[in-house]
Amino acid sequence: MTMPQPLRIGDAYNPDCPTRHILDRIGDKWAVLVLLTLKDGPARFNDLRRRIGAISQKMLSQTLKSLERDGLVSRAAFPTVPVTVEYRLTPLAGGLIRILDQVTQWAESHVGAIMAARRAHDGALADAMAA
Amino acid sequence: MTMPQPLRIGDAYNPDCPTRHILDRIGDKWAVLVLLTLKDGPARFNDLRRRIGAISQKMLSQTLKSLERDGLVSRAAFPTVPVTVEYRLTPLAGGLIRILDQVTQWAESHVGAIMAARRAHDGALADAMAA
DNA sequence: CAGCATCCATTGAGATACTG
DNA sequence: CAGTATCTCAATGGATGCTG
Repeated sequence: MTMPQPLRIGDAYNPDCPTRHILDRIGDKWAVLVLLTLKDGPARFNDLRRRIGAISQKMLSQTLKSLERDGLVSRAAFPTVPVTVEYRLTPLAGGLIRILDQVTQWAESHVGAIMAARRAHDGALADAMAA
Repeated sequence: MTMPQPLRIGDAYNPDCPTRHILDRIGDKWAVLVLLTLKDGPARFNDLRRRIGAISQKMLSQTLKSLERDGLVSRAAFPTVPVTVEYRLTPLAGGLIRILDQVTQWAESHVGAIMAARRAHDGALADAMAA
């Protein structure tokens, strides 16, 4: 019955497949955090840094650059002194943001269940150890 | 106007916040791949290994254990010789899977735009270098 | 302000070998 | 078959100091 079925899910398994790359992007903790922060509107570099808080300047810079490269964030520099730079989501990012929102929503409403599962699991493990 | 607003998005920024943990789970490349593979129905250890292909046995084992701990995957062992173990999604995982499906769907329909943005970006960069 | 360059510690993850 | 244990190397990512 169980035919081999080498690949499914587009070719998400194949590291060369572009779809997989999107997964990696979602998998990037900082990228997601930056996108969700920019959802509130355009923001400047140190502004983002402060709002995200835990991110290092190196990571923020790196993350913004890759997001810009992927066309999800746009960068605008104004020739003030000192220079002012503003980042904002592109229209392309819109659909992704909507999905990310669903993720956080799902997370918030199921964290309880997951933590409970975890406690149950760890408890069972402890019991097994004790026996 | 721009009031401080220390934290948003639940407390996703806070590493201690449980919501953040879900983000990390989604951020786990292997976890996502395993969940999506299990969507097709229950599967055994080496079965998963073959289907995912690129995953090492260590990572698969590790991933399955953490997914089980979080109550997203259940494990059933049958006392055959040699032992047979079957993994399957729990009901809790159902909603998450639906969102992951949306992610892959979005990915597949926007990969083109992203690759184009990237080419444009890299091209512009190359031009700047040449100038 | 908005970054880049460098150094360094921690972690991630593959390969390999072994067990019930 | 379904894992565990160990070793090792590469990549993450933080801290620091500097620049236009």
